[in-house]
Amino acid sequence: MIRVLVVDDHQVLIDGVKALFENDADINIQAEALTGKQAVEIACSDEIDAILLDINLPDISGFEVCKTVKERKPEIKIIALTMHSEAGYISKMIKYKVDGYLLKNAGKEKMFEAIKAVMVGDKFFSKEVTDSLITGMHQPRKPKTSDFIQKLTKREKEILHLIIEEYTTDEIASELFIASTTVITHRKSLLRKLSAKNTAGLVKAAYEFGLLKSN
Amino acid sequence: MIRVLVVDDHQVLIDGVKALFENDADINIQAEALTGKQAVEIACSDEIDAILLDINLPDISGFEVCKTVKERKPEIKIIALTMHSEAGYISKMIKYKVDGYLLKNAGKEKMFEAIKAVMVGDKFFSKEVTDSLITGMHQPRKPKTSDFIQKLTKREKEILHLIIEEYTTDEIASELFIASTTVITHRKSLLRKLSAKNTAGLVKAAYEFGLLKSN
DNA sequence: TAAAAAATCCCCATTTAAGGGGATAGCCAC
DNA sequence: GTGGCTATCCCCTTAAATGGGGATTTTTTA
Repeated sequence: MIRVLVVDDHQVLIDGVKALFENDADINIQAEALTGKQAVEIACSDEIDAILLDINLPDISGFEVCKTVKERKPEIKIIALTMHSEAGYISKMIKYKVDGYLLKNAGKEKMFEAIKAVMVGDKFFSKEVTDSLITGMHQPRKPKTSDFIQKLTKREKEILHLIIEEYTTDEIASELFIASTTVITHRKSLLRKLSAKNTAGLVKAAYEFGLLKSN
Repeated sequence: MIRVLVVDDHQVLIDGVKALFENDADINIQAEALTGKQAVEIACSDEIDAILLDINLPDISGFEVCKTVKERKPEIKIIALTMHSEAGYISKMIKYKVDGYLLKNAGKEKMFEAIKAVMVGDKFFSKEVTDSLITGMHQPRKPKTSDFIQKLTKREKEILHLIIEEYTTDEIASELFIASTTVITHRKSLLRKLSAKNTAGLVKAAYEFGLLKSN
């Protein structure tokens, strides 16, 4: 019996998935979570084999959930649930070692296939998603502002702007009349929230997520 | 007499243009607008022959203004005013049937030339803009020092791409099967050529100079 | 072919960034 | 009035990047 955690901010989707596997012999929807933090908590404490994970969550991003869970419990398999419009994020998810991708409108068979595949260590990427990735690469990214940017606090945006202007941590501290340790803390938050690994990732995220237009 | 509408969110630029053509025999700055909506309104109601149009407007973008005006009054000629960093948008503007393209620091003669050209149905794209488009980069952001244009080598572009993808120096070295010291050398060249102070500046330059499209 | 440019490698040293913690005070909402 | 978030500050340690040199080989090009 494969014990699955379903994570999505819409209860209706969770209920739908639960209904699909209600009397399934192999797959049991053991737990559910509406937020990223809840998801991490459940994944780390409960006995979970796999996660069906939405990318857009109200608190922390699916990227971060994926990263955290894989760090603490690498044996847990993670399948991302995405919509077409998010297909551009796929490459990012791969970096965080997600095991599979599904479109949200995938049927039971598709989900079953995906879960079985990742449980034996395979990767599963639905054709629809990879198609979106390939075609999405040719057309310019839509300048719609991502949720990730909007989740940044005022101070964090301020600091991100200064980072882009090539200010070092110490220079930012002087500019804002705060301690450099505080700036370091904010930088850590930015890296976490934007799922970036370093300064280059922060600047990249700022451009691609449209920070420079909205603010 | 050619009746011109000047659109820019900075009053100072509008005033500058007005001053340039104050007593001109052929060109009359008939109207001005600080926002996109205002611009569309004036263009459609007043007697206007040509528009000098900024791309970055507070409400709707210059692209939208261009599109709307051309739909309603195709006989009005539109010349886009842009800064270097926006030169990559030229192809987009062409799609919206803009008639000309000028840098914001263009002088009176250049503007005069452009207006005259578009009024007889010609297109006018200032050399500086098309140069930026063709070579993909160029133009130091701080034109104070030498205006010697140094373009990046293939290897440098390659490494810059990997930096943007959040690779560290060591990871780049592994990826390209070269020593990390070599990557460091290339990074130094990139910092020098792009007048950047750090990694953030490299990523910023890549986005603003359009390096991501050429390669 | 000779000069220039590109690509490769290394040394030194210093500065900056990142990752792991933890802590306190204020503010707002439930 | 507790819980969550923001913003502030600190510790320690390691990783990564920068700045200054110098050097060789290959490739391009004038």
